[in-house]
Amino acid sequence: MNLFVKFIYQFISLSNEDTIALENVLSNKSYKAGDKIVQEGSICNSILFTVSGKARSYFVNHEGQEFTWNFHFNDADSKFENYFLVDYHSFLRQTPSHFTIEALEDIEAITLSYTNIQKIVSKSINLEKVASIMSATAYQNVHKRAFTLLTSNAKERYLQLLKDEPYLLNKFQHYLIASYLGVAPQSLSRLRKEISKP
Amino acid sequence: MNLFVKFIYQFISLSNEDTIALENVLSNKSYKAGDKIVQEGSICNSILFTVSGKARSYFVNHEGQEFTWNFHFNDADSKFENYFLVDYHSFLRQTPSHFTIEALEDIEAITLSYTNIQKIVSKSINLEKVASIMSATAYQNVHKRAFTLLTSNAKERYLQLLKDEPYLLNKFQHYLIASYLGVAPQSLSRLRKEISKP
DNA sequence: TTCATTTCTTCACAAATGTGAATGAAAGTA
DNA sequence: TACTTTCATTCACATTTGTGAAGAAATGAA
Repeated sequence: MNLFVKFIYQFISLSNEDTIALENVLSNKSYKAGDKIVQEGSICNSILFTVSGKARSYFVNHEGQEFTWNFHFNDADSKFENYFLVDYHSFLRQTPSHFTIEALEDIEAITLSYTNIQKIVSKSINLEKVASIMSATAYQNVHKRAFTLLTSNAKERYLQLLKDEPYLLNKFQHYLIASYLGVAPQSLSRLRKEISKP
Repeated sequence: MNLFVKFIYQFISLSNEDTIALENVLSNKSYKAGDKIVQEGSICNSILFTVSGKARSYFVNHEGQEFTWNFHFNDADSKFENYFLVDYHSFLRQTPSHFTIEALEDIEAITLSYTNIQKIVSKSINLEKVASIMSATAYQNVHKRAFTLLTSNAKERYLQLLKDEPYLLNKFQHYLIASYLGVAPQSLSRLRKEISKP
């Protein structure tokens, strides 16, 4: 079973027929480094499963400054949810996306469109149920982020990153990590120095 | 039509029969100042509509420090979503609540339980659909909060509060507003002084 | 009212974080 | 290889924010 199907199985128990139908509507898609995979403000109409390459989602404040929302890649380190290039909320409710997803390297992906997922889900397991469960995941993530930002300072956030997802430091440029933590790149450098030699 | 029914109508178009059925399962509930209406970690099994009184939701970090998540009250100033004493996410998915809701004054409320809402919704408009739409609202709110915390400093956050919900300053103690903005009470005082005389 | 309690403000100082410039390291390109 | 570009680090200094203490103001109780 491929990982995309496994992902879908989290939310829906598909019959054999539906599984075959699902596999038939999956298709490949590739992007070049720098491509915008999802555009903030436009509707995210497919789920993309990363096969190779790295991406990041980010949003832009009123001054044009970019803030990294998340990193996306597929290897031994990555968390399940990070495989996916999608704004769940935009996809599920077909509303404008809250952020942009940009390819940092060339990307190979498998794609499933919103219209196709509608064809897959059966009457007994409707799309609303899937949407509800996926929304919950998205909510948990964004809540955790808001909680961390409200309750901890830059050093604590960096220590939490060291504990929960240290591999990010080897995979992504530090100025992107800094914008993920919500600090200036120089401040991240200072924190790293301070923590490495106590 | 009472405001609670109006609230439900945002999500479901109920038949006359269903509306009557809904009104029949609503009941009154009151709390004393200091009461915990929703407990972090426990499942939120009813929606409470505030008739009178003030409350706040908050969570606690590892050091026992409290951070205000939101304010809840019902008057001309309050936003629709602030009437409700509920962790939507916990309620809809019947999972542990992310925060505590505490009565700041004596509270009069109307309550609708999770089991009763299940009885109301018809087959054509199932609970998953309601859940999905309510989840979206909750997601928007928490996303906005995370965005603001990541992209702006204390002063900008206070200015945004002055713009979007200045009435909070008259209704709630400033040390609570401070914990809502994620700053020390003294820092909020300093910001207020600085901004009032430019 | 008076007294006690809580909250808000102010201050001085400390700690954290941002900023611009300079340097060096690393990576990419010809 | 040499050259260029990008990025990470370091530094000095500015700005922001936190902290503890003190007093002022507001609130509540007797």
